[in-house]
Amino acid sequence: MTDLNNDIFKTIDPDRRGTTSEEVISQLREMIHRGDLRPGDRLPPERDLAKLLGVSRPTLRAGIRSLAAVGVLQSRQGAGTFVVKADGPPSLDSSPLRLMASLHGFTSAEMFEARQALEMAVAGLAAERATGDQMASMAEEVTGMFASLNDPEQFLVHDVRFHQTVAAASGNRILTSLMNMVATILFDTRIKTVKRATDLKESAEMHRHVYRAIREHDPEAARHAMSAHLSKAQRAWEAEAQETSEAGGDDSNNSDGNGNGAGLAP
Amino acid sequence: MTDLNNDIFKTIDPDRRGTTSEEVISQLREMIHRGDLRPGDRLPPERDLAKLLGVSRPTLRAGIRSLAAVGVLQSRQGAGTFVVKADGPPSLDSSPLRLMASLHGFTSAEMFEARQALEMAVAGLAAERATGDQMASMAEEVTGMFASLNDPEQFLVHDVRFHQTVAAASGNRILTSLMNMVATILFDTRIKTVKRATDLKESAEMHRHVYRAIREHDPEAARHAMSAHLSKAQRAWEAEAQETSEAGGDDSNNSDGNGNGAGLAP
DNA sequence: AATCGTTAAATGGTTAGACCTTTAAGTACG
DNA sequence: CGTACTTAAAGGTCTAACCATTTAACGATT
Repeated sequence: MTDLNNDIFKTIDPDRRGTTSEEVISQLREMIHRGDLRPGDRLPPERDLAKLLGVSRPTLRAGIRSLAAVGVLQSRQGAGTFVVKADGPPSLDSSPLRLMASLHGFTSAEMFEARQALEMAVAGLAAERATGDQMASMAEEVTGMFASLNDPEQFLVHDVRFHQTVAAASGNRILTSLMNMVATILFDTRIKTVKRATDLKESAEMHRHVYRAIREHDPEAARHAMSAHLSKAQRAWEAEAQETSEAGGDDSNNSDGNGNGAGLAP
Repeated sequence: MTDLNNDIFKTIDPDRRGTTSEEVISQLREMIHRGDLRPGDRLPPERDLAKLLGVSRPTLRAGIRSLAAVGVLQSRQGAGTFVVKADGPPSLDSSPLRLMASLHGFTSAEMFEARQALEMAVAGLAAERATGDQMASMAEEVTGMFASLNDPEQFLVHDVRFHQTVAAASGNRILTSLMNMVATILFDTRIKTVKRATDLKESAEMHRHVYRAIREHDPEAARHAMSAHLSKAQRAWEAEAQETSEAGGDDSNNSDGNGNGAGLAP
């Protein structure tokens, strides 16, 4: 191969601090921090990159895998390894939080509470900053909810999209990411609840209240409306959960590589 | 070796969905979800576990590495691989968020805003639920701040501990984890700001206001006090940043394996 | 007998090379 | 011009070693 301008890949010195693979991770991280690697970029082939960094291929792969696990890199067999390209809103992998929830026995109440806190914050910010387009999207989703009162699955689609639109309107991608992270974990729960929900109409109404508060640029009202909506949703879920008694069991089995379970995108 | 009761490790069938290593990850995740693996547990040696799962050692290592990257497992050479034991509050690795921040160019303003939202939520909950012990700890840290007005570094230690105590008092470990995640990233920034802060006294006062609101079980006051405190801190940082003009440069080089930069524990 | 130093086994970390599977691009054929 | 086949490239997996570190057992010394 021709020797490219690969000065950006510095050979790893043996005077490293930790293990070799950790050093590889640091190298790649620094390249991302510095901007040498940008979203969508493709990394050199593993065999070449391993030589450039002065490590073996398995060691390089170990580093790549670590970064892939946190959602920064993505490898596709036959194609190459790429820096993750964020089409829509940046998304943090929710599986770490999911694992931690299992590990420490987080209660659903905590999850709901965290989601409520995040959604309230996001709604308040959205009320301050939402653009006309964003408000139009919200109105559209609310309309979609009212149009899907007899189709719970479709209703949930509009529900999710509404919340994501509000999050986007907040203008804070970090809060949006965190909210999605928590919401994704609760999604499995929600889909069960909404399936026999008899009061989709009330839910749609509450969403409309949120929308109206945002449209009126009233942060406090938006926060309260959102809070009321989620409190109601939580109560509905709790009633459902109690009804199903201890049947419960496996709420997981959502084991698709990364933890981005449901289609939360467009 | 004797064949233990290792029925919990099911051999991976070739009728797997994705790649082999992904299947290994799913296996381990399920074992954690099911509770077969608990915090502090040690996994079988790689060579044995690879045989039990019916995969090669590199493949098994790939799976382990993925879970280690998200903070669920921890390998120590010579000792073994363990399920992470949470001493204090469960902690999410902040490096994913840090990388995403670099990747998408998150502004510090967004970071501050996210932190403010989380801290406000946490303060409000703490006002509702803080126990006597927790309030005593808060008071202690506030006292420590007033006692360290001439020692910025020591002041920051009390500052961090105060916020963590409040988070713990919120009773919501998810919000606490998310807050720590964001706060960790901002820590490097904070240490620079506080070092020449001339108004540590004012900062201490504001912390005391937060404490008093929590002591009085006044969530709204606690939220406002916390908000005011963080707004002030952000303004101080912005002034500092503007003063330092474009000097900025590398705010990274925090490359210790995991991204838990500062000592936030004790 | 108790303690400390040495040694050996266990365990994760790394390397090497080969082969397989998938992807994507190039090329020939219709 | 477009489709289908071929082929090179790239990641995924495997085997088989060897290295580095940690732990624990063992024995010599006090």
